[in-house]
Amino acid sequence: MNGAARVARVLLDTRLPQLDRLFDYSIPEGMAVEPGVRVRVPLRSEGRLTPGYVVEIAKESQFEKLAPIAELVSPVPVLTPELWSLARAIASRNAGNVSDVVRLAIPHRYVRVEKTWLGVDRATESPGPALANLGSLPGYPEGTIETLLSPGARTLLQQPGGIIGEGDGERLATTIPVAHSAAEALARGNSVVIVVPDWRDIELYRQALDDVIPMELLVVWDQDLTPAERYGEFLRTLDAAPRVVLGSRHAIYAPVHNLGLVVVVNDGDEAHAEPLSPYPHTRDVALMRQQDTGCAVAFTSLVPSLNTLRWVEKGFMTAVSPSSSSRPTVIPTALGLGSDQSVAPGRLPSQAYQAAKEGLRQGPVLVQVFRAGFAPGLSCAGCGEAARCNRCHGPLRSSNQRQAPNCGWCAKVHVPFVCPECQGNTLKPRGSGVGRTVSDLGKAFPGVPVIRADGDKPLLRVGGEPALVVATRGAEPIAQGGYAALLLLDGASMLQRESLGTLEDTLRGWEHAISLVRTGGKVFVTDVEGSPALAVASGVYQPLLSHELAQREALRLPPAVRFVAISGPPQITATVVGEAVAISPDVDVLGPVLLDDGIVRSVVRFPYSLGPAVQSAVRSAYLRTIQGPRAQARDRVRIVFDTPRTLDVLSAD
DNA sequence: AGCACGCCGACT
DNA sequence: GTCGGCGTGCTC
Repeated sequence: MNGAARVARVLLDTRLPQLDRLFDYSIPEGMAVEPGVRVRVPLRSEGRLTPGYVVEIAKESQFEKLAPIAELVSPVPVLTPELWSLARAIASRNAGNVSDVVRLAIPHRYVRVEKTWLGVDRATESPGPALANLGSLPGYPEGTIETLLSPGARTLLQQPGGIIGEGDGERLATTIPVAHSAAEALARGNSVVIVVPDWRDIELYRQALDDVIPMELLVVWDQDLTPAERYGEFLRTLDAAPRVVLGSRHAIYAPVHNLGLVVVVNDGDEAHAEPLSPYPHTRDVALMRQQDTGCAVAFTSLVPSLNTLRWVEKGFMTAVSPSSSSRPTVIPTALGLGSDQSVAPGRLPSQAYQAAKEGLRQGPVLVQVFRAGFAPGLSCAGCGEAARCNRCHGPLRSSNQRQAPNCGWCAKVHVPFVCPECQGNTLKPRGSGVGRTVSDLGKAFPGVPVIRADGDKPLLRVGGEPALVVATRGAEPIAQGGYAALLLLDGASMLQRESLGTLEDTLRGWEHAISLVRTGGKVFVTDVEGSPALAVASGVYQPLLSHELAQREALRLPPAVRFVAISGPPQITATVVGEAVAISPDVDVLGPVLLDDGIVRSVVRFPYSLGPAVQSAVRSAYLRTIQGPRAQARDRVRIVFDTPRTLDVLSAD
């Protein structure tokens, strides 16, 4: 017997919100338990065992009789103190369960993988070859690297476009500053976490990283890995030595040693929004990790997101741009005859058609098209503008032709409809039938091979030979030597989507395609006028985005304000919403709107300063709804914070 | 979620 | 008189 009995505080691995807190258990004699290890514990009934994680060891408990831990599942402390703290912060910000966050962060355990990892004697593992200390960030002003890597720094780093190097050494210019920053941080003994939107980026950034850091220090967290491989890579990041972790979304949780820098690439890409509860966004998780660790955080992109631009404008973040940039000539071509008129084969403006023909003599030509059949909605039959609510700026909808149009956010009925642009009264459904077909374009350029790349037929690279490459936005392959020309089609249709993300998505999509064009290549944007045309021609997006941000401020739309979408059965939804609204007159509600049979959605808006109050009110109201009498599983409400995409869902079917 | 504790109908 | 209905409440 050795004096004080030890008590383990255990986080249960369960989806039940009522159990999402710590439970005390006694530690059986001789069981080697430390914070972070996986255990199995009895819960109420002696028979069933529940998996969980020990998060701390205490001297005593306020409970009289403690059940003992039934089993030490694994001696590996996977739930590190930093991860535990991060999970709590995320759960609190999203009014969700800590255990749900832990489930996102820690992959499933594979005994064989773990045994192999435990078998490696890491004490004798070599620290890796000496690294070149680059000391500066090529292409950026002097001192940029110091700004970027200083502890606690928050940087918005604008990436250069274009293609660098030749043959096997060909790289996207966007990847270079990221790779160099990572190498520099690593040389200083720090770990780096780089989070990119998708597999395509993982491939491209991996190449750039391979050029400047030793392969054995690079860990790649790919969504495509098998679960066993994921666990192996997770364990590699647990090593007590610096690593560079490259991955999508979930890589933001990598429990690396001595984290110095987090890089979030293209934070505006929707792939950074976690689709699983509690729906955290990479952007927010990155800042929460900074809060815990004091690491530097950098957001990199060709076009800043409204969120990061807002931070820059508030002085919360420092913007850094390349000292010089070479951008291809971009020519917007407005048709002037009405959007469906065509003056050349394949419905292309003649100028663009000529440029494409010319480009095809020298190499591949990229055609970016808009994915057809997107967000349903209504637009004015007179002027084609997206139909919006004059109260909250939400999209109008109607479930059938005869039904009066109402707002998808606040449910206001618009009878009669009056278009704010042209005073027209007629609405038409929108979004169908846009987008040019591959065969259309093929006919316009007889004899030229047409290569198609989209979500169904993903393609990372194409050769340097002349070919017409037709790609949907986001699926553009890299062309060897860069594209000779680029046509950006359907710009007007993209900009007319009523979604909140429209402008950002469109600009980012354009600039990404432009970054794949070779030096001296030509770019044509069809059917776009006004300030978007000016912005894409000059490559200067900031005034346009600042203006958009100011509008969001005036309309009280994100990211100027925070919001939470609460959906579920009307009664329960109203209860939860009511708690939030009671906090302050600065909290207001849009809706409820009917989503589906018996399911409504309300959107609660609030200033950032009221975040903690709204979060805890929503959480406690939610907990009461599941505890209360006659609470059924299907009566659950769904709570999603700060995810504009949830507002695009106009109906649940 | 499970499972136990708890106050009202038909059974050997 | 007891066995058991599943309504409410707790789980270290």
